[in-house]
Formats: sequence, C-alpha cells, structure tokens
Amino acid sequence: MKTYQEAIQQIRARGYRLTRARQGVLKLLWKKRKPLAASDMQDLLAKQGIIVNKTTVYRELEFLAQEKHIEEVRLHDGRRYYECVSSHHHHLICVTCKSIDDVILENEFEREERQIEREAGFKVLNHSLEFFGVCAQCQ
Amino acid sequence: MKTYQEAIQQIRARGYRLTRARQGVLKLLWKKRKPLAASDMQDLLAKQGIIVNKTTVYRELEFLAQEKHIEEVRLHDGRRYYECVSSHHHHLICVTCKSIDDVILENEFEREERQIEREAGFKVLNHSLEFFGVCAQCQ
DNA sequence: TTGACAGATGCAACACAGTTGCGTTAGTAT
DNA sequence: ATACTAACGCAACTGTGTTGCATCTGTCAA
Repeated sequence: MKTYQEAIQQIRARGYRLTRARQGVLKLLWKKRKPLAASDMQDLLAKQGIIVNKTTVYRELEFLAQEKHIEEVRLHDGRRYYECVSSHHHHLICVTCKSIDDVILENEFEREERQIEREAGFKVLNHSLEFFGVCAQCQ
Repeated sequence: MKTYQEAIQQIRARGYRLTRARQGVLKLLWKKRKPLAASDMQDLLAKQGIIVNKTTVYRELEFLAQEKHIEEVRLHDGRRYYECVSSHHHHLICVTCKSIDDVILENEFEREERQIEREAGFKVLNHSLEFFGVCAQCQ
C-alpha cells in the first residue's frame, strides 16, 4: 500500500540516488500493478527511451526488493517476477494467455500454520499460493 | 499412490522400453520420496554406476511426467523438481537447510476456488501452495 | 540366435535467466 | 565547480534446460 512518492522519498532519505533506471522501474511497477520480469522491464523501459543494461535492471530489482519497495514473486515458469508492495494476495495465472490477476482470500491458513508448527515442529515464516486455470477472456 | 512395480508394468504395457536410465530415475524417486531436480538425479545415478547424459535425464523426466508416473514440482528456486505420484500434498521448505517435507491439509480451498470462479470468472484447474520457514532441526 | 524396427541415447551447440569483476560514469552534497 | 561514491556498462561467465542429428540398444518376431 506504499505510494510511488513515498518510495521515492524513502530512497532519498536513506541517501540513495534517484537515477533514470530507478525511477523508470518503480514507475513501471506502480503503473502496471502486475508482476513483471527483468527482461520485460528492460524492453518496456527501452520503449520509453530509457536504455539500460540488463545487469542494471537485475541490480536495481535486487536493491528495490532489499529496501522493501517491491516484492519478488515466483510464478512457476522459472523466472523471477517483481511487483509493487500491496496487501497480501495471491495470483490467478491463465495457462492459455499467461495473464496474471490478483485475488485476496479470507482464509490465510493461520489455523493450518499453527497445526504445522505444532505437529511438524516447522516454524512457518511465509507461504506462497497460486491458482492455475483459464481466465474469463480465454473461456 | 502408484507403486514402482505398477509404473514399470504400465510402461511395458504401453510399448516403451525399460532402460537403465528409466529404471534408475524411477527407483530413485520411489526410494527418496522427496522432490529431486535433474542434476541431483544425474549425480545420484552416477554414484551407483549409472552414467547418463544430462539430456537423457531431462528427456526421461519429461517422458515419465507425461505418462503420469511422476509429477513436476516448482519450489521457487527456479529449478524443476520431480516426485513420485502420491496423494495431494504441499511442501514445507526450510530456508536454512533447504530440506523439503510433505504436509497434507484438510482445507483444500474448494470454497475459495468456487468463489474465484464465481467472482472473477476464472476456471481453476489446479493450485500450488508452499510454506517457507525453519524446520525442527534448524531451530 | 539373429535381424530389424523404433525408442532411447550421447554429443555438441544453443537459448535464456541471472551473476561477477572491474573500470567508468554521473547523482548529490558541499 | 568539485569530490565522493552510488550506480552503470561491458564482457565474460554459471547453471538450467533445449534441440538436431547421428548412433546405439531394448524388444519382439522369425
């Protein structure tokens, strides 16, 4: 639920610079509101005249994730995706058109996680849940 | 819940061959009962004298998954894992020692999936849930 | 036992995501 | 304007997974 402006301010407050790549990546994720992978972002930035090396994109994403401005997401195609921080949600992934939508569930496994900690002695830190299927457009 | 012998019989019944690599991979997955990645299996096979090319391992895994003798699993490190078929379960992944354990939940989101289909028009085919945390040994 | 068919294999070369070292560039504060 | 150092570009590299093609081998039938 952080805004683009808040992220910018926090970056400056911590003594980091506002480079074209940094602003570009942030703006992209806040505008699209969808998980994007590094090469997608490099292409999208290039279209708006921001030509950056792929190494820069990877390092920028690592930096922004470390600073908690964005979050890494894995969607089971082997690539790393990133999205802007928002309330905890899960993804609906269309196996046909690959589109990604968010979904917020009421049940967030608090009971199940307690059961796991009790029965397996496993301390749950976080979880990951994705639904695969066919979106409304592709049916 | 398929046994190793059943898998072997089904493979022969469908006219496919029983090669060293094929038997080796199957035996490994039935013995370990844990998700294994291609390169892990190549190493484990080599230790028991079964030297196979990585291409063979990848093709074997694809074949066995297609024939429904094994299942592909993604564990968010970007690699493809495979495990022998058993009842529907989820994974507990230790962020410290990377060990993987199974967990079976009572709630399998039938209600949530119906909600998703009703509200988003998204037809759910399957889902994927993993828990990340610290296992009993690593605490 | 042998021969032959086709499934299975090895090899080399490739594709792609992501990483590393290092010299250079460019935001920012003074 | 200057200097400090965060950030960048480049080239080379790692690891996972894929492809084309020539070769090999499990299986079955004669």
